[in-house]
Amino acid sequence: MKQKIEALLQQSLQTLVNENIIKTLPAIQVSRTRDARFGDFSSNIAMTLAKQAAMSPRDIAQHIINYLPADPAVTKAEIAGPGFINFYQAEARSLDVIRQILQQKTHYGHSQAGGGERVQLEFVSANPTGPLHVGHGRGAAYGATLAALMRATGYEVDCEYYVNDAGRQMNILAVSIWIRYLQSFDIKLPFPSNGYKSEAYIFDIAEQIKQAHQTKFVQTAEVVIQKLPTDEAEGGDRELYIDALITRARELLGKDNYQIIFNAGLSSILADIRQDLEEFGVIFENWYSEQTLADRGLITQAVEQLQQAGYIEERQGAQWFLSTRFGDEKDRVIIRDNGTHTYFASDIAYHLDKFQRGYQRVINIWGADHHGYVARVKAAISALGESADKLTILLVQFANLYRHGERVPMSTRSGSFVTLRQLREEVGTDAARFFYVMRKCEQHMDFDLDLAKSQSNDNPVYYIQYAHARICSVMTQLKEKQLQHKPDTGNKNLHKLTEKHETELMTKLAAYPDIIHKSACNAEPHLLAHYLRELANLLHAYYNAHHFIIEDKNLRNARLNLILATRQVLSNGLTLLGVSAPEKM
RNA sequence: GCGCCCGUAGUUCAGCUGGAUAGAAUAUCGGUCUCCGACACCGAAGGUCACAGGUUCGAAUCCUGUCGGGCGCGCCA
Repeated sequence: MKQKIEALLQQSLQTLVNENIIKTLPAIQVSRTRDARFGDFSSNIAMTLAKQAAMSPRDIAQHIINYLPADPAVTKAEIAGPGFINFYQAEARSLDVIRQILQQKTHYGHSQAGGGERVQLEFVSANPTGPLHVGHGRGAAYGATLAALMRATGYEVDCEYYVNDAGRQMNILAVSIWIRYLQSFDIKLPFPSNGYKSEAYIFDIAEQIKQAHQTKFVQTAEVVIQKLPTDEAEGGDRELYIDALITRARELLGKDNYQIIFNAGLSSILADIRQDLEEFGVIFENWYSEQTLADRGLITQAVEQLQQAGYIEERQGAQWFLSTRFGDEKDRVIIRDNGTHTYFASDIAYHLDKFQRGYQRVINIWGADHHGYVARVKAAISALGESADKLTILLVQFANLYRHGERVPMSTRSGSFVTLRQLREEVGTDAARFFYVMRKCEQHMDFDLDLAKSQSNDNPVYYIQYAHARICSVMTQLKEKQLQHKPDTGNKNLHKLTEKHETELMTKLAAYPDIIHKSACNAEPHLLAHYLRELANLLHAYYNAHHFIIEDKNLRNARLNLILATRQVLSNGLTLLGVSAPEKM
């Protein structure tokens, strides 16, 4: 309908150009009105033309309307306010929406706008050193919803989790497990200050290793700690100590045995993360290991490619990537003076590989604390000859949890570390998924745990789900009254739906495809969340004002068609958000 | 100090590629169940869109500055 009006305006404006009233064709904007007093659609075109035509906006608008071709879909076009042209659509158009929804069912609102473009969406990618916490939850919910929205609008999306299984943190994890393992044999060893000290799962993994391998990795305390530097607890440096301990572990255990402990930690934690996400309704097509980048020589390859392009310079024994050439604030080290590559180097290789795997668009969802990293990654992509525009980096702000009006502290140190799993257990997956995407992602968010848990109208999730359940309940009632719903009868009598509540509901239903499109294109799932609340509100208001199960068979079936169409859209929208649409509550 | 994000009703937030009287929810106050689920509906009240300039027919929206909050500025990951 929007396109239709744009086309009509286009024709009218062309005539005006031909008659030299205006010189150039401007971009035409038509939008749905936010108020029924302004008709169904509106354009500000006359106001944007006022200057070049040297006329008042209202005068231009009159000219435009005069030349507007007649169309059965448009019943009226009128000038309003400072010079808006408001369009009123024929009733048949809005009635048609109900038929469309009932026919297209779960596909209503979907489009082919993406044209099958291959998109990679990378998100969460938390270090596999422990369970996901509530901060990761927002990225997970946001990413999964964006993926669903993009799939609904014709993109081919792969979700990917980048597993940081090669860094120093992973070695710290392995050593932490090993020390706990040794301690379980009553070997008196101090736990490293910089290790994963209070994490319960470390004990569990150590115990599993003990069960599987018994004493295979046992060493005496003397051998383990001899000649190590002093740890922080004795006034030393925690970083130096843990690095020395890692080296010691490798020497004593040998490469293979060290790897067994390392892998036990990695696979156990990764399996936990994976299950956690699945229960949260977040599924990844790919789990991409950072370690394989090095194993396949891709990091060396990426560095060489930068070298050949002339963007590498040696300074003080290290290799620097000249990212300032591409707008970064400063150049970045990619190979240290000790010959090892930095995290940034593997990230360059990783992003290069994304493009080489054929993705036409690459989207990364990062925590907002990584924003300083955006420029250098884009710089690297440009330097490697790819277009940095193909990479979109979306930053998600932190969520603060509130319980009883008080902010829940969330540091690992304070011991009140809140995991995603704990959150799900407390408020449920539906509420968590909805609350996370209810806000714009660049907006700091206050997550009210009490509200998310409450089963009342305060809680938008229940409010929307209740609307869905209520419609289901009407259908149950219908059966109990020995009545049958006749969709065809309903469709033939849609013109009887003339109540204000009914036309408002239809207008809202018709807006759904636009909302999906906009949510997907702008990566703003919160638009859909808000839309669903508004739709539920109209349904509840309608329900309270009118009866559906009435004597008049024709009107009854028309009304049932309308509420079933509403149920369909509620269900479609909730599904995209990863929230269930229950039949009973 | 520099950079990025944010500042809208008591509170939590929409609205931001400039458009009509700045909207919801919640809290507060007042109504609505002999009637398909009151997990709902209807109404009232609540605003210097942080502040100050600028751009123009028009600014919550764009630009500049100030103030306030968050985050980032490693040969860490």
